[in-house]
Amino acid sequence: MTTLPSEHDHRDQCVALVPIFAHLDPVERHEIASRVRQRTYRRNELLYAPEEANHFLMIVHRGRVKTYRGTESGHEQLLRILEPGNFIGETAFLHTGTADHYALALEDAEICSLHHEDIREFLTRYPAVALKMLETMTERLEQTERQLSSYTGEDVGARIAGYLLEKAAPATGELILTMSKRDLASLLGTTPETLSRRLASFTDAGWIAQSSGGRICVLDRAALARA
Amino acid sequence: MTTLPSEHDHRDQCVALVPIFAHLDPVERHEIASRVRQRTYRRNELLYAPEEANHFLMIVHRGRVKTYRGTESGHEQLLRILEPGNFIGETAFLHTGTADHYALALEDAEICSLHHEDIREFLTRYPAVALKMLETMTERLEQTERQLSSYTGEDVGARIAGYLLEKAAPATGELILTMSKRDLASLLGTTPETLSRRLASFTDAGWIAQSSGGRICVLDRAALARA
DNA sequence: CGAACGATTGAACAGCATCAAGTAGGGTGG
DNA sequence: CCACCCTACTTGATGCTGTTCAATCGTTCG
Repeated sequence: MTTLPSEHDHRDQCVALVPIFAHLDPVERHEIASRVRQRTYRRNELLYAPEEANHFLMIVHRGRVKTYRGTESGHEQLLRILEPGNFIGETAFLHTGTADHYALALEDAEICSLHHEDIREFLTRYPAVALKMLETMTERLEQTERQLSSYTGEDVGARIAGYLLEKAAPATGELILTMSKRDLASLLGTTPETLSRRLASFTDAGWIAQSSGGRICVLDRAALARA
Repeated sequence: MTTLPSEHDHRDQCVALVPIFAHLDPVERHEIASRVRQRTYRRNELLYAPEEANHFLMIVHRGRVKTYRGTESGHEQLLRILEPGNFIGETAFLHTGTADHYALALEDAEICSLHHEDIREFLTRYPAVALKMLETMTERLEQTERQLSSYTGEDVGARIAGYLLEKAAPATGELILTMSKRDLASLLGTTPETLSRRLASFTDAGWIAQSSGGRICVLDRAALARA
């Protein structure tokens, strides 16, 4: 009596999607997939909150998830947006095992979870996966450090301009904001009001064009970079 | 013809000092130590600069090292201070292999380096070390994220107060600043002038006492926490 | 002993947050 | 199908925190 093939397929697919498992052969992937627990979260549902014990490495299979930190003053700092293939819950590696931030589904999302102990065992057995994971963590650390220095080194205008330049399609200069302006403001370390004003001034200057649905088109890259 | 015992001892000691290698048995440690290259850096000497290829994992054996990022506007953002036992150069795991920040010796320092390929091989052979390393990277990431949210969520006074409370000895409330006030200001995302002013106001309020040599004594923890 | 650097203090400006009001869009229920 | 509401976004006016520029002082090192 085996599990239904479709279910297998689904979980295998989830694992194959994740960069850190990508290079494994089908048999190894299947082994990991067999330990995966799946669950769907609704839009605006909390995956976990601070102080909560979390013993799972959570992989986003479908949908998007945001992690953020709520400071005691009520201020909310967005940390990052997870797309399919990204994972959270690295605290699972720590002995404390409690998160210090929130994780919330931005849309209906499917999450594949691996228990703390399972993942430790896998990493021990497949060191190549551990190396991949180290690479991923290193990249995230560098990205966070970049974000950190931009907060004190550049003014708000420059951070906004930098974000637009980073996200704009190389050819057309078009981009669509993948999050609310409220969230974007938080990510860039400012307020929705200031973000709105700066975008308006960029538009007035003819550097960008805004249309509905968060569509923005970068018209003058050089000018933005100078900002 | 073997290497001199003293040299072996020295390198073994260096390896034993590092938390991620701490749990290895002497034979394994020795194996790693045999691949370690040692070098001393002088005070104010640069370990590496951005854009520079860096294929080594560098472990601080003696002395202290600071990593910082120079933004294009000339502003300098201090990222962290490394104490003996800490390591940098995780970019070695990335395929790019180029750092995007500076590393500089604050004092004369002894650094043990492991080549990129050697460390990859060790991590493959000793997965437990890879796990330890993942734990370390996770902690650093969380710490950096905390730092990030404190920049936008708390005002300068609160960040300074938080630093003092964190570093003060639990019993006596005493602490000695381990870096220049210029560097501390940078770490806290402010300027030396503002730091100086806030510390002066804390002193006036009777919450702390300052003496020469960067010695500070926290007198009123509760008041500082409220700041 | 002088030079150079770090720390401190002072004064003025400015960027940005805050508060507040108004607008637009999208979903719900009558 | 329309009226309504709730949320997101925009725009406006004001105040404040913290940076910047500048001068002074202390101290450490050559």
